[in-house]
Amino acid sequence: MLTPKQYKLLMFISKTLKETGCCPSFDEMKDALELKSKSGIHALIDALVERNFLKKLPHKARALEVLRLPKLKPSSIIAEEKLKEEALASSSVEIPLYGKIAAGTPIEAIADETEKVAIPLNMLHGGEYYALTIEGDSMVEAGIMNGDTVIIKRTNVAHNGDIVVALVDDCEATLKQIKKDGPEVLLIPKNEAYETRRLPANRVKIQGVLSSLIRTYH
Amino acid sequence: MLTPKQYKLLMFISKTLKETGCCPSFDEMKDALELKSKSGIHALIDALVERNFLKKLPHKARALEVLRLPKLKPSSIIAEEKLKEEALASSSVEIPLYGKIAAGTPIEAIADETEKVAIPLNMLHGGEYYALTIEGDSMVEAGIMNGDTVIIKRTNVAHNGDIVVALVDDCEATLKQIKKDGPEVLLIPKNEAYETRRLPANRVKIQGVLSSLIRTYH
DNA sequence: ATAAAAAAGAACTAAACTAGAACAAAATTT
DNA sequence: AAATTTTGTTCTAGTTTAGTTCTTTTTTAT
Repeated sequence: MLTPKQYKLLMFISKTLKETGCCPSFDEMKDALELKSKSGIHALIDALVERNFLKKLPHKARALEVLRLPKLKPSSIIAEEKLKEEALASSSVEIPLYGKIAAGTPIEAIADETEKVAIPLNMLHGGEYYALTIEGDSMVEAGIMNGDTVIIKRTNVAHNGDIVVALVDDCEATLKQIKKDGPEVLLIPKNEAYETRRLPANRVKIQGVLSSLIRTYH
Repeated sequence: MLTPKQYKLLMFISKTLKETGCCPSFDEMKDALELKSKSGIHALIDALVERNFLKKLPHKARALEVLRLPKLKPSSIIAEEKLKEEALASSSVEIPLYGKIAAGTPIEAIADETEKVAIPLNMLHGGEYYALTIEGDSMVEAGIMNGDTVIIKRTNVAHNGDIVVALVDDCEATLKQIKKDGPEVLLIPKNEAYETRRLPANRVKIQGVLSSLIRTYH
């Protein structure tokens, strides 16, 4: 009965009317169907009027009325909804993206939590997590590249050899491998061009350990 | 059916009638809609009368009657649908994990599809994807380490410089950077200890391009 | 490769909105 | 009943928003 586009438009108009009480404009419909020109909306509306799904008051703006909704959905819409349901079933969680690390700024200071990253649930194993974007190349030899997103498990204890988010003197946060050496700790970059730092333990606070890494190409 | 202004005015009239029992004057409506002239109210009321939402006694003061209101969905349902939409935006899908690469076996041969990996939906952008586990260190200088999981977008075309899954002589699959050189292709490892292979194009089939990378620590 | 359909873009027309003022009718006060 | 105030109506005019129509481009299917 209806083409997928006609169906989508009709449902959008119906939804808008029920949610806002007022009719969408051609531009709003254009955006909803992700078109770049509103001329196509015209043809769709004419088709829907012709098929008695819509009524429009001639020569009025925002004056559409939904007469009825189709009982049958176009099969492509059904397929799309199936996919969405499946996606919903295998759920992921959102964790805050706190910003860039190795930029010399403490993480808490930039923790505005506006940005989020979706992580599959099975990558997390109890505890609190957050994400950081890597800036710089001080860990390239550990396969951690500029621009990578790292998932950090919040903790203030770390084992020897862990890669951790370390806050030095409460002002500078970096991602480094950590080793304890008596009253001191070593912060070890994984890049020959950088030098290991040796600091008294009381100047270094652990803010979390590296849990996983996500990289996107292109 | 209604424009936003018409809707706003109708709701104001309806609310005032319910709360005070008497109809607002044109000036009160003007103030409610933050207008500086009441002539606009006139046009709005005419439009609402024309659409059968209002009845009015002409030339009588404060003599409007609400005939009907646009039927809205309960806001609780709208809220629920919003939540689902948000969940969907951040949800993940499962893609098949085909096995290890750089093991000298064609990928299709081990494509039993039993294992799956969950990937956030927003890491995928149309097309078919599968996952591989990296074996070996031939790409360490590109930050691709032994044991990493790579997400591959299935395609048989690649651009110069892409990191691709290349099947050589239909029997050996590897992950390498590709460069085209006339009738030949170069398969470039990212590790000084390995050598670039130069092969006639007809011996190399592209099985996909690297789309993202996931690493889990511990 | 070709034809048909869909989408984009631009130009145009019409409707919706805003404002101000002048005025007329109704309601209220005196 | 007359005066006063409140309220509604009607203009004009300009701005913004929305709808229509047409041509060109792109996509899709054959």
